Amino acid sequence: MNKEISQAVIRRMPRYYRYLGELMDAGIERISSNDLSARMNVTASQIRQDLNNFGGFGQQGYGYNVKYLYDEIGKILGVNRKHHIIIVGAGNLGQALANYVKFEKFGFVTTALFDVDTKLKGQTVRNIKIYMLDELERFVKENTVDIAALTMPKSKAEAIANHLVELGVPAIWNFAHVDLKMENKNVVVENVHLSDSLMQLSYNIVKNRQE
Amino acid sequence: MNKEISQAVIRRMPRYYRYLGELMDAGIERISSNDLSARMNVTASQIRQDLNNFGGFGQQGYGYNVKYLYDEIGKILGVNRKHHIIIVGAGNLGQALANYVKFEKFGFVTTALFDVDTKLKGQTVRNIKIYMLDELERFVKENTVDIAALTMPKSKAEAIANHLVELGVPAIWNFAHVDLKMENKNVVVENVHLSDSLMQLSYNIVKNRQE
DNA sequence: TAGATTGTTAATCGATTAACAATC
DNA sequence: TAGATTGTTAATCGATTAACAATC
Repeated sequence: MNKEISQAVIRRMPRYYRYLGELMDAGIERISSNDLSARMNVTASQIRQDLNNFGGFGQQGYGYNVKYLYDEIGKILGVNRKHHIIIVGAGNLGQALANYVKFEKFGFVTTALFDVDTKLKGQTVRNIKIYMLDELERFVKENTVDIAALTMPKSKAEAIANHLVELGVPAIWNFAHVDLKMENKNVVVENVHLSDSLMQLSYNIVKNRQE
Repeated sequence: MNKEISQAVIRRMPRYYRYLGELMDAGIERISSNDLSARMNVTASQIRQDLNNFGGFGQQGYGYNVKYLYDEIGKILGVNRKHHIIIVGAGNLGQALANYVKFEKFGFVTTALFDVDTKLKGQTVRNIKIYMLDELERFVKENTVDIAALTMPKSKAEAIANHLVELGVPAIWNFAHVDLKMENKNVVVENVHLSDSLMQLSYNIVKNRQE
């Protein structure tokens, strides 16, 4: 009977997590919703409401213990677990993601890259091996794969996503410029549309100029 | 006396633009809000409301002319203009962005990369030159720079962003894992936090498993 | 104990959806 | 003209903010 938590709230959690991490690094032990709200530029009310979706992590008259809250949000976000990522598409973006060491701090470990380009066969990125696409099925069957990052051209994204889902991959991190409509409700999809982001920026630039 | 248009609406515009582009490619000339809503999985009401923030682009009894609407949204988003991008941080992600040819279709042209790594000095990515960071100021003064993409480590992002803004760069596309608080209201900032996106995905995976 | 600050309910605000008159 | 579909107003829904009693 879990009440459904809105994605608006979920989207803010990583940000809280980041600020709490910074507070921890700065040696700060406790913080009130009011102080945090000033730093983050959100209302204290929103912070308290957001957190109370998951439980009462604070204490009246005291505030929140930074380390404790950090750890709790970590659990909520699942960054206390290990997530195995494969990257399908070993072009520039795929390799950039594979090189992103910091993801590992949050439990996200890349275990393989895949591509169709035979020139890449057997190469490695940060000791992560690049496989040929025709080895994908075998790899997924023989290894745990929690997340598949799709960094190939959009023309191939749909087919590969469907294939991966059939093979049981539970989550898709999609960088291809298409909306993946997964009929399978058990699959989680997160889209990163860089050109959309750029267009939003562009809109705001143009608007700003007119003012 | 322009009524302010909410960012929720702006965020959806690139998606409309993409679907209309696909319709155009498929040779479809007209579309009703109802048909489009079925394809995009949003309500027809929302489509009509969103578009009417910017003008009446449709016609009763007919619907919307695909090509016309595509062009109009293009203008709204500013993709009919040329935007000069520089990329500060020529690591994997920076080079990946520089290699992203498709941005040019929307008018976003990368003109230079910058890095501190002297090994990169004079190298090029897709014929785009990599400069040393100490050449940044001169470059910005001598060339038009509409957008600066920040792909360096977060420890340096704040300082460089401030410097760029002082030099008159009107927009920051920030990939560093910090919130850039630009006191200057004339600067537009768009954040792309990949680890936040990954954490949101992770949350949904864990939630999904529990159901 | 007094002061501080949470957790939570109630009020407000904004965004989405429904409805329908206008009109092509 | 009749049918289709927009543009727009009104109704609903959900998210944010304010307020305050509970409590450390």
